[in-house]
Amino acid sequence: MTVKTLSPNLPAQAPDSSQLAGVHEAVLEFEQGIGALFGDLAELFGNPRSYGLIYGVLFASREPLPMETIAERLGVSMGSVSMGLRRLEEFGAIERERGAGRGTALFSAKLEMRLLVGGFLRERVLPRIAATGTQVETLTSLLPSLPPEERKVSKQRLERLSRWHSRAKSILPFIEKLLGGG
Amino acid sequence: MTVKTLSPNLPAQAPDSSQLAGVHEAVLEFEQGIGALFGDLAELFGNPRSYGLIYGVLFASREPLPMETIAERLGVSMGSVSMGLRRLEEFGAIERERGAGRGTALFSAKLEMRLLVGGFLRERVLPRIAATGTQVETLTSLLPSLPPEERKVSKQRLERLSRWHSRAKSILPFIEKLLGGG
DNA sequence: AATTAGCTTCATTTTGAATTGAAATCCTTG
DNA sequence: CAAGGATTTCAATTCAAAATGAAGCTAATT
Repeated sequence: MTVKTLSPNLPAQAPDSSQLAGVHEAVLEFEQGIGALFGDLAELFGNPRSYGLIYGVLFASREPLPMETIAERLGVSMGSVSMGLRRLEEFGAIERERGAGRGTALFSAKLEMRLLVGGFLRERVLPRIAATGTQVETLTSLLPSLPPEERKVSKQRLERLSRWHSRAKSILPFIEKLLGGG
Repeated sequence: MTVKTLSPNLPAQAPDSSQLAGVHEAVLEFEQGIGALFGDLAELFGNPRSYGLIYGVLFASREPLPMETIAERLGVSMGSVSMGLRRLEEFGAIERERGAGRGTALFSAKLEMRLLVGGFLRERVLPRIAATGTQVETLTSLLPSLPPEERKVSKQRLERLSRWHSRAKSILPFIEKLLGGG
């Protein structure tokens, strides 16, 4: 008994698994399994679970889906899905088709993991690594104001940090390549 | 005016930066900077920020520190620090000395990034990757119950996932080695 | 150019993860 | 081996991040 409200956003309870928009039940179960898998992965690396869920639904789907369907299947609001889709698009992990002669846009997952991993590295990790560089510099400028007995050790620690930072930066593209394959 | 309460846990407001336990101010600033850096990194990869902060304080410190000092410096409860230290110990990122003839244990950071990265991979990533394997299997067993027109595409998607999974698994030690260096 | 459906935005609300803190437990040493 | 301090535990609380949803905007369609 999917209650179709008149409000602009569906409040959407639990994704009523039995007969949602007339889709075979096992299909929904499969979809949800894939969703959970990507949801867990997203969470593991500090991304909102919902991004993973959305990508999962698209990854499982045989054809491109409109926003509304995604919201229905996951039982989340359109606002949420809109935000998630935008982020995933920025990551380069999904594609948006604004088909001419159709009001609604359709979304599909780019299936290559390389894109998903790459997007994460580019959008989240790289900026953070850059920030780390700045932080190390700031801390270095603090060294002279430290009491003499601290200075030597602190300098050593910063050097270690700095070395690791350079290394991490230079190795990222490599990691991307490694994890892209499969 | 550090108010020393009698309660078993210090409520500890903001870490009163000026004169905490008679330590030079710049030292605290340095320590906090390192703490922030590791805190941000922890957060980035889905770990509680406080773990990073704790590791940071130890990484910055010239000498091993007792739990109470860490709690004071960060302005967090002993309970928090206790939990954080335990997790970091499990990660293999810090060391606990139960010196004989001393009531309180002392903690120090293991400075090699390899250990921190390795701990994260071993304790958080590996279990998750294993779980992914199980999930893929479960989903595979679902294939026969899918309607015929879905079956082929779903199978392809699962195969892709499965290939990526194997690859990720076999590549982890390699990544650990790469990021360990610096 | 007006209408309307589709989508985005963002102030508010919700939710779940992190933190607290006091009780329970474990260690030390007198 | 008792007492007291150090540490851990975990139910209750706090708080930040995520989700909601209604208002506002944009882009189709007529």
